[in-house]
Amino acid sequence: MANINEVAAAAGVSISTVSYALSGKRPVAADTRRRIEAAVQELGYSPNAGARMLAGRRTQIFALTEPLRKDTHAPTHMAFVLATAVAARRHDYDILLLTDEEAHAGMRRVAANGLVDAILVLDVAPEDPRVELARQISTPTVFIGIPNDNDGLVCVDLDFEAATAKAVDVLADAGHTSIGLIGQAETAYEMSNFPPRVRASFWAHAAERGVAAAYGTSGGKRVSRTVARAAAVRMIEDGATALVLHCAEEAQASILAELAERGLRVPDDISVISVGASFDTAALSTPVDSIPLLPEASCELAVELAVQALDDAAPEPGLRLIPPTYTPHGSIAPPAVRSEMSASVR
Amino acid sequence: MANINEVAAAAGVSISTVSYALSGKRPVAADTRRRIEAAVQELGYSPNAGARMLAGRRTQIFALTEPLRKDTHAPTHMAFVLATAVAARRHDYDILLLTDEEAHAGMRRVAANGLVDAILVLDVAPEDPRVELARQISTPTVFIGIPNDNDGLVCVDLDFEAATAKAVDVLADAGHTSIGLIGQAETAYEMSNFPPRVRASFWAHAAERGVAAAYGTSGGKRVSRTVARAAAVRMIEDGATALVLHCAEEAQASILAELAERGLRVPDDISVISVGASFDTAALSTPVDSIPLLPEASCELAVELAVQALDDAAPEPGLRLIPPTYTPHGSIAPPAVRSEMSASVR
DNA sequence: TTGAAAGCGCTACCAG
DNA sequence: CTGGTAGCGCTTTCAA
Repeated sequence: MANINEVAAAAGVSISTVSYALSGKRPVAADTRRRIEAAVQELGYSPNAGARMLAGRRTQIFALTEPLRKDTHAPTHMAFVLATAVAARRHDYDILLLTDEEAHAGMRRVAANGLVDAILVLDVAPEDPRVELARQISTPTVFIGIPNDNDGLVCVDLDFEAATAKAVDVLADAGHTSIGLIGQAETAYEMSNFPPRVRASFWAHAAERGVAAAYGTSGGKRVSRTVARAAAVRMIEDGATALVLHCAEEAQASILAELAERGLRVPDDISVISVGASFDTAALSTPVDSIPLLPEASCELAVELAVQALDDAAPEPGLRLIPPTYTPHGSIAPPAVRSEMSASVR
Repeated sequence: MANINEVAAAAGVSISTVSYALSGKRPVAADTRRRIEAAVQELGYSPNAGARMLAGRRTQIFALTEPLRKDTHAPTHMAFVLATAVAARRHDYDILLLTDEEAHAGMRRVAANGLVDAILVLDVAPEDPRVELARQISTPTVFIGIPNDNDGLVCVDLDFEAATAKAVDVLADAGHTSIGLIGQAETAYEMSNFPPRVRASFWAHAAERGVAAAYGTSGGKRVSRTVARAAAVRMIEDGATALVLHCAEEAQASILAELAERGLRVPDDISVISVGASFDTAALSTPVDSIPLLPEASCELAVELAVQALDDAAPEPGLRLIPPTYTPHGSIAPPAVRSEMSASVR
């Protein structure tokens, strides 16, 4: 691999001129630049990464720490990793992957040896050991997700509370007075940071709007189609006229199948809305209104904050909550007047 | 961050002694070493990554290229990434992630700027543009998966042909004379490298053993429980007494559910064996015999080959096929007699 | 058993 | 607009 000296020699200039021509940090005569570019082309020159790290003050690498617990939802997680990598590249950064035990140990390591310029934290748990670590190291760190103790941290996430409140609002505004939330598998409420936020917001906002609220999980340790269906059935039998889905794609699909089997039409007989889904709810057997979790939004913002932290203005610590967006697909209507219900209304 | 000079000063030795004490590449007096280690501790010293890259001839980073197509099966893929990262760390290597378009462009880039010592290729397509690229660059490259044109490449993979043949053998040996293969979704046969190998081997080896063989997909563009079930039903009605499953976990689960609903017991009424599954087939509703795809096996070997390529003996180009293993879980038995079968099927 | 010093290839400052 | 050069922090000869 050619180095900068060979390029300089071939172009008949000094190495500093080559460096400046490539970085653009100093004006270079058009003609000189052309000669340099020609030499670069011919020699297939690419500045050595290690030398740049040492001489410059940037490695152009971000670490991405992700414990990858057994219960991590793979498709969603993959979307986040992909979105992060793409966003990072747009800012000329590569992603170094720290998984498993390395999510913690490696985070300390790369902060100490200066391998990365900043660290992005994925797969955030409510009680996350990386929080304490982030406070100890000097490498800028951005959390994608919100740990319980987030004092002094930079965190990015969808505003799940607002998203959930919005879902409740939409249903309440349509006239529903009894709604149900199908949440995640039970373990998710301990392992992950956002499910509790959705559930709490659901209860709180339903009370605020004066609508009856029921809650059911979509599984125990793992997502279960059966458990999800059963929860939905129970709610409907208890009088719920609308469902808020905050669960895995397969659980949502399964619930829609159950509704169909029971001859319940969406939205005529029952309204459905999805909260925090990172897949396309319009592609379900019945398209479902969605207040989605968009990995791109969180990850792009996280990357931008990391880049900022390296530039001039280090971002203020604190939460960056991304405003929810609402995408209708015609799965919400006023509640049907069921025969049993009209009877009891009198 | 402290540097090697400060450590040397604190320990009262020269920087070269510090370097050697840490790398162990030269004997250091026990006492001297102690003083150095104390200084390292106290200062929290960690050798600068960029400087090591430049001075040494290793970056201690492997690139992992993964296009992450839309149809990539997320859980399986995640298992491969995880296994690769863990294996790499055991050899003191970090993983740089190249996804999406960067899977190709980034591969060229990091090879040119010397950011990585070797490249690991995941998510290999039958016609993969990274094949040509691998031939052009000088950075050692190991494919995890086998592209059609693999001349001169180092490739690692499960021996899918042998695995499939083994499955056919087990069933034939048990006395089955009509068996069916439920394969992947149709698109997988164009996008991915191993599904065609399984199918071809199935047909070829079934013919060799003189057993009737049927084949069905488990979906079109995406895996579909319905399509998978239908394929299984058709095969059984056509007289198959055993099924070979080479499909997603949900498809396998769904097929087992279908069998149960029809009152077909495994293995009394029908035998089932799983080929190339990277999940635990013993955890299905009915435990299923498995000839699994073990990501750890492939990824560890791939990492070892990459490490070797940097050491003394560069590995010979060629395929490294990992011998299949067979894990019985009691889902295979001799075929039921015809009259019983037709009775069961109704 | 240890030290001195020459780079590794680049960036960025200081001159001109 | 361009060149010379001092490091960046480490590894690794070469000497002692």
